[in-house]
Amino acid sequence: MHKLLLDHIQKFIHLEPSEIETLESCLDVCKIKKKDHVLIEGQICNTMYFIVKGCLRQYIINAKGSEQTLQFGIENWWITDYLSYLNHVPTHFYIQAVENSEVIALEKSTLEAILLEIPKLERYFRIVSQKSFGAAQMRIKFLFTMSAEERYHHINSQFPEFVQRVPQYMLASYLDFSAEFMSKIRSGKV
Amino acid sequence: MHKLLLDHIQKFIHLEPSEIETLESCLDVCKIKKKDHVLIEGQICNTMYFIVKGCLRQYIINAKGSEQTLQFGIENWWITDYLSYLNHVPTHFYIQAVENSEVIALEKSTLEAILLEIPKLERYFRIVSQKSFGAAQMRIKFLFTMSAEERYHHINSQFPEFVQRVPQYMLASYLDFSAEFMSKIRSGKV
DNA sequence: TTTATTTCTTGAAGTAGTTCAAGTTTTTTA
DNA sequence: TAAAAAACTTGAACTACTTCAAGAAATAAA
Repeated sequence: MHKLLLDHIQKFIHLEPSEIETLESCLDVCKIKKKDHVLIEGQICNTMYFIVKGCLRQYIINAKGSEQTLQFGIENWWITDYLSYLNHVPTHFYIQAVENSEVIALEKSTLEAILLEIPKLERYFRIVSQKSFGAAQMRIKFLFTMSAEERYHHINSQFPEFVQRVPQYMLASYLDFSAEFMSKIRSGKV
Repeated sequence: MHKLLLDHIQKFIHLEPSEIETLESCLDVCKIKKKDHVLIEGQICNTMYFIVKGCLRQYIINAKGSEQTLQFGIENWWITDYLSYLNHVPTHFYIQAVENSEVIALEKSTLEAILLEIPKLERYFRIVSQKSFGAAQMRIKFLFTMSAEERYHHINSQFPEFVQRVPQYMLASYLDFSAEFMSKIRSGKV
């Protein structure tokens, strides 16, 4: 089932049938069990993951030993550590499945080969990463301008299904406040 | 003086002399005076700016009416609002020169034409935006894991010249604390 | 130079969040 | 279906920061 990725690509560029075939031959869907990691701090990240089904998250372990989620990825998103990937340096991050998930894991060497064969895919990855960067800028804006309570209500009104989908403590850390405080916001005790 | 941009591009891809010529014919350096804006909240962002000389920043005005800097750009960086640029929607941001600066302003229509003529530039922009996204991820990590004091000392040890280069209150908002608190950190009164 | 503007500093009072610890509920595993 | 593990809740004490207000210093403009 690479259809999802092919459709996603074709939202941004047009592919010839032969190119679709080439692509399909390089891609494999693989399953990742809930809580399994595809990247661990200190490793070099050599793979980009396209999420076909499920949910992954990127997180760090802070000085106090607790996890903080920096980013979630769901269906139709790419997730990776671009800095580690591009510069071939050890990553600062963990990437883990939040649910049982299916991803297309694209190795750097495979991707480079595909890009040589189908150069117009550069355009696809260019647009996708520009959008991701734009989203990261908006995320920083929200973190800077809203109070904890506002951040919770904002995500809850924009993405109510998503809020139900992930554990509260992960969402709390993603919104940069404690799980306890989240609990108080939800019960109106703040 | 497009040499800086051409050099930057050629760090990532190889250009033929003819391509360099094509490119040069499309580019113009323009000057932006300190405090002038190249983007104002509500406008649609149609331009990417490559900074040849000087410093620009992206900021917002928060609910209390004060400015918060989300991003700085210096020599060899691109600055724009990618979401507004790609989706043709009004921007949430201001982009302003912090110093008298020189930039290469690349209009969307010009860029699209250049990309058709020199498709391998897609690769350049792909890599640049992936790096930017990686940097944004690291920025979120620092904001999440370090205290205000740690963030100040970190930037001060990593980029001491830069810390001297911009007003303290702008840097404070970039690091997400108040100008007053920055002053106290610096004088050791915290 | 003088004046105006911008930037930086300082202390006092306030607050939006954290931390801890213990208990409860829900989900998963055997 | 029992037991274990994971996730959520609650209140009390604390703290890393903010806000305000006023003045001092530095920079830019006239």
